[in-house]
Amino acid sequence: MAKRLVDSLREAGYRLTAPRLAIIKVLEAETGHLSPAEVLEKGRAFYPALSRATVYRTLDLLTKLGLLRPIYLGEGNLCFIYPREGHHHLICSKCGMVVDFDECIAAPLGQALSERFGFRIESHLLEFYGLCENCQKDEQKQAGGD
Amino acid sequence: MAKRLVDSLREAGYRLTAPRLAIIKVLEAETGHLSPAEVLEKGRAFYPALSRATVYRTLDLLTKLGLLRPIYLGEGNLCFIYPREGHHHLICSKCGMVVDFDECIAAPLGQALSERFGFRIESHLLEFYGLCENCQKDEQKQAGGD
DNA sequence: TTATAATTGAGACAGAATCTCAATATTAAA
DNA sequence: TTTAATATTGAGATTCTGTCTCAATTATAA
Repeated sequence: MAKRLVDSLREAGYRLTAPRLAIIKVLEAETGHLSPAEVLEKGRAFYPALSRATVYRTLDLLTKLGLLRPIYLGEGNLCFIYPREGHHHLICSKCGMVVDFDECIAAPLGQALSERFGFRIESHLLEFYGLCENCQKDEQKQAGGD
Repeated sequence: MAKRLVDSLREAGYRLTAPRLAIIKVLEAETGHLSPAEVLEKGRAFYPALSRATVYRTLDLLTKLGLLRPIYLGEGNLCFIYPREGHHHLICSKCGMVVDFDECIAAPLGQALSERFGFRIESHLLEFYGLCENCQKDEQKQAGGD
């Protein structure tokens, strides 16, 4: 299971290099969301000469292989996640707070779509947008006082 | 229905300006996904002096009001969509092709999450990632010939 | 019509992402 | 184990994205 990224890279015919391994270690150690800048910074703990270009190239490559998922969590933050079982989000569209949750009910729909469009579906993402408890309260205060 | 964005802006106490109207026209005319750069370019057809800063400000504002949804479709493209009923995606992680579809089965789950986390859910996003038909074929060719 | 305050555009700025190319390292085959 | 072919890399230049400031403009309510 910790081998998934490495194995998939090799199976797809790509070389296994020290910079790529460093990036993969970072991705597998992190359970949440990582921006390219974070991957670069943490990756340098494993391979100090790691360059920004390589981080972007590797993130793109893993995404194209379906091993990583780009995701935009608002507030100018592009992140990548290494998808495990049902990793999904509840996002406050006002303050940007993110809550993770696990349940997912999308698998049967995925099956149907797969047949209709000829896609081979590898993963999915489910996100709910709304207002968190705090921002709802703020809203009420504003409505009353202002 | 074409009035939704304009009305919501006014109801929330924001002014209705020519630059904002131009941006809203662009959003409502487009059924797909728009990057800020595209909004700027197309918006200038309606209001030539439109500035980049205003595009970002307005996109942020509409997002904070829950009227727009930021979404990242891979390949470095942050986009915004004006959510209609169940506007969801099937994304090819290799070539980036996007297929839209409508069915959605997330509403009951949203209800449950709403109660558990105290969120007021306003919209949601469901995306499936995988390989489109063409990229699956390419993959087979490569496996065979190379 | 006017006063007020929200909103704007321009351009400076910071940071993110991309590109190029010579140098390096992985891999498969000898 | 050595070698040759070539995928991959880092550095830095470059371009693009998104943010910020501030004086000028404009929508709005009175």
